[in-house]
Amino acid sequence: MKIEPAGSGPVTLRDVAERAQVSIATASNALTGARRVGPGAIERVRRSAAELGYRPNGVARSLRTGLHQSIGLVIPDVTNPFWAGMVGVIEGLADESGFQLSLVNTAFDAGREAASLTRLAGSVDGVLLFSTNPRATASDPAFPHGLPIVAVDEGFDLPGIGGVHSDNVGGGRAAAEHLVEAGGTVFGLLAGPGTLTTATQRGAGFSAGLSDRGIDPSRLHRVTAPYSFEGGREGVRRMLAQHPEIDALFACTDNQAIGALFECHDLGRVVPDDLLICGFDDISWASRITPGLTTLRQDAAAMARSAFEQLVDRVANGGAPRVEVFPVNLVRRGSTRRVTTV
Amino acid sequence: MKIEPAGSGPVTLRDVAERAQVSIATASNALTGARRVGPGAIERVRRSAAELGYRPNGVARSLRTGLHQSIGLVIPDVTNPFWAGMVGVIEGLADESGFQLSLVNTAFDAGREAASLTRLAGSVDGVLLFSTNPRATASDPAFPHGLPIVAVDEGFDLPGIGGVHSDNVGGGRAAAEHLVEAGGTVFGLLAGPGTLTTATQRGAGFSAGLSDRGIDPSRLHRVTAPYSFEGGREGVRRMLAQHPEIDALFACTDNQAIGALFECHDLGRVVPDDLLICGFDDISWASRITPGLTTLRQDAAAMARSAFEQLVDRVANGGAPRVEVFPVNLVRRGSTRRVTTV
DNA sequence: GCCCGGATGTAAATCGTTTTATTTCGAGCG
DNA sequence: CGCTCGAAATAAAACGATTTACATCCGGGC
Repeated sequence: MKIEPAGSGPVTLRDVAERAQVSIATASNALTGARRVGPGAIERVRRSAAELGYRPNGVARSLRTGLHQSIGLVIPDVTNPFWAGMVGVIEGLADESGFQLSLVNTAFDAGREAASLTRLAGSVDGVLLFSTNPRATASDPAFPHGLPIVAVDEGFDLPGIGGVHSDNVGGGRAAAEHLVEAGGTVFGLLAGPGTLTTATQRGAGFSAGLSDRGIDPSRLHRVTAPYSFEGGREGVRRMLAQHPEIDALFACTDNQAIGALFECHDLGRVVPDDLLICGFDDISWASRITPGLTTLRQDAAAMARSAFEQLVDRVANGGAPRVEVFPVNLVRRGSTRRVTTV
Repeated sequence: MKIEPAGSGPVTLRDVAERAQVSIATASNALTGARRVGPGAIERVRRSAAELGYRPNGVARSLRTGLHQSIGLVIPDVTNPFWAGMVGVIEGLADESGFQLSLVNTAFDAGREAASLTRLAGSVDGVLLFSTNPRATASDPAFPHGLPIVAVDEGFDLPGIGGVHSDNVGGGRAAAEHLVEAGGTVFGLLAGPGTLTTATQRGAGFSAGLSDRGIDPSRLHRVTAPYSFEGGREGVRRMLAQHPEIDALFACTDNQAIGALFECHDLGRVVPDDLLICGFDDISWASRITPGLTTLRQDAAAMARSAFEQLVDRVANGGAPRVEVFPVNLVRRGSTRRVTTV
């Protein structure tokens, strides 16, 4: 086995073919298996390739085949722990199946989303889209219509776009039921921006759940706040200033819920005795803080896997877009567990 | 202005040239500016390109020029908030300068690092490497030597690899000085894995700082634990079991420090009265928890920017590798601020 | 009148693969 | 022996840009 002559640039298929004494076409077929090749030739080509340390040039292959073995990931903010977790899972899957990952961080700028997608369209086979305003993006004139897109959380219902999302309505309903059972009597809903389906659905589920339990709508107070820790802090402060009688809170996001919980601590309201708090997501900090945060766990790993697999199915097999819904599970922790000393 | 005929596939440079009544070469030169082109031609080409909605095919360009306008990001774990923050910054910079970002998550598997780098070598112009074992990676036979690499935190001292890192020794020393001044008498060092330069340097700086202040080495107890929340919990438990007299703790990472702080809460040791705690990083949770975590702030944004700029300088201008060091700043918060009622 | 040089323009080579069309060869069969 | 048929191999045409080398034109200096 000879070592490759180090000074002669990268090894091309031509070099391999030459050494194996076959044509370039035969070498290509032998390596990719696109067509039958004689057993002698196939063996010689394989050996030559190994000896020369041949690495196929992906760019050239892309140019010819039109495929990139690469998928795009468009995310408003990688810093968000829930999304970051999904990114991790997706990266693992991509690595396994030989796909590269192209990351785009849109910083919540909807204008950048469409532009990003068109840029990506030239270098990826499909895109996983985590959008906060998919409708605006999809109606942007720059929106690339040929590109397979699978949306997560938001925008899964757009034509031609498949997606995955949690059972947000069911989750909101479960939160309502749990808070009622845990002893809540006057309720606060820390909702997210009205443009987000996750926010409206979780909120809708929550109020529906309260109705089901016979709670009068006048006992539900709603405040809107960003999906962030600071949003939660600020939102709960506004809420309690207006309605100090609230004794049970549902936040659409763990980030908000944890912010609210910390704010309550600063305000001197003890959780869960004075106020029950239930979140949504089950990020890792939910179980770390004290009291632990009761929350609705989304199966982020399963969602990520499903989204990835749908995308691969669409780019590789021409599969059709579909929408997949995932159940959420109530995780009971200290923030809604009162030690009833009555 | 005619609209592009929607049914005829992507618009190529040939189409543009044809419509502008010039050769393909002229069209290329007019658009890229690689050579002077007559004012009439340049105008016609520009208009035709705009009218047809021409988007240059990046893959073809890559094949010809050997450049990719893309850089790789190799990270052990995107979930880590400190790294995630840097990823966000880098993404913004890449977007500004027209680079794409290829993300690889190695999941702390050093064996995957070298393989990832070789795979990336074919599709990116350079790599930003966040490694936990750069020496192993660099000595792997698969390590791609031609590829420009800029290392963050670890491995910046390897030949041919530039990098950025914080002043870890100085930070450790500052932690020591601060803990002494805050009233610490017996010290604990929650160190990271010995394979990490950040861990050894922060630890070395810390013990040097104690010596400088005349603290006898017998008053410093060291425990090794992973750089994680759970590592911090478990590490401080071991440490306090063996040396309950410790009243000041320096953790090499905010994640560890916060884990330690929470564990202390569970153990009934109140921070800061019974135990002072100082971390390193200043992740966002450090200022959210109560008491706030005193810590050494790394300027993650500046480091990210510098690393990115160095990489671009190397791929675009053939710049030489260099090492850049960033100062860290002590941020005083509740975890080391005793209300001295003496 | 002749030649030179700068400015534009263009045909064709090139990047490294895949894929299509064509060639070659030998076995099988009437 | 001639003919067909299939398998294996190959030459050459893509893919879509950049870049090289060459052609053309025109004004100006001698």
